[in-house]
Amino acid sequence: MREKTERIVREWGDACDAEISIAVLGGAWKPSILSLLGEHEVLRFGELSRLLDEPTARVLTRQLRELEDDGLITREVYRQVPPKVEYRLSDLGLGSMPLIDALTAWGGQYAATQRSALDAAAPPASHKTPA
Amino acid sequence: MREKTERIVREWGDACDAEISIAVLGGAWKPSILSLLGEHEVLRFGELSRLLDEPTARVLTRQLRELEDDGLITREVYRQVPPKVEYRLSDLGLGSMPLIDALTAWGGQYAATQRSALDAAAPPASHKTPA
DNA sequence: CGGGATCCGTTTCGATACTG
DNA sequence: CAGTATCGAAACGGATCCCG
Repeated sequence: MREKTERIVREWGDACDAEISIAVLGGAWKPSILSLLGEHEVLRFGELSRLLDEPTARVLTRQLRELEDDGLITREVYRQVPPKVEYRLSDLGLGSMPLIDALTAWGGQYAATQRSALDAAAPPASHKTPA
Repeated sequence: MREKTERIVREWGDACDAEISIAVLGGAWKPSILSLLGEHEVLRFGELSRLLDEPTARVLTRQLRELEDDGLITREVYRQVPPKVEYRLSDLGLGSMPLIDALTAWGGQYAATQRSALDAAAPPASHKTPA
């Protein structure tokens, strides 16, 4: 597993298990990567890149490596020209789907309530709002 | 709400709602703060500091402000000497409890499996392990 | 007691250019 | 196609000192 994750798993008390989840799932694009692999079963590097908002290869590669090091996804390399690499969820990754879904659901609700608050403060030219 | 959160809520597509949750809940100590407020109902600054592992006041203050700005907790100041400040969960914060619990549960499970893996690699002087 | 101000090291993200 | 190497900018957590 990642050095960072190992440190956390070793040193932290049980009081903050939630922060372990965030340490593992909380990188840029990571929840989206896991969701996409949950939907599509298997995706190649380029497919993932296109389905996300085309992050730089450097960034996407690192997130994928971290997820692999933490045991959530598997990486299969086909030694051929042109190269081909397939990513899938591992069992651990599959087990994270309910949590990912919960994060998605709460985040969506939260965003909805907050957008209402924002719109109330600065109405977006909708019905009944004074011009 | 926090500028960062507002940016995310405004700009991000619905594809990555999970990352909204992580943006809101993912700071240092934040899940622990929310858990503690869930258990204790109301806590003062110093009580929180002691229940956590005594983070620096600077850090704790900022996490609390961010949670307040994002609408998850409330802050009540008693203008007296010595000062007294009480923190509680808001309705939004209460609504995050199931998610916090889910994060805690998954993180705990994950840590357990990973610790097993670590122990298998480097056994900690337990039964049957060669000296 | 509950912070604010200042400073600093690390981590992290992202852009650009290059490669087997 | 699926990366790697190098660089820069910013965010973040933390230590230290000071204050009403």
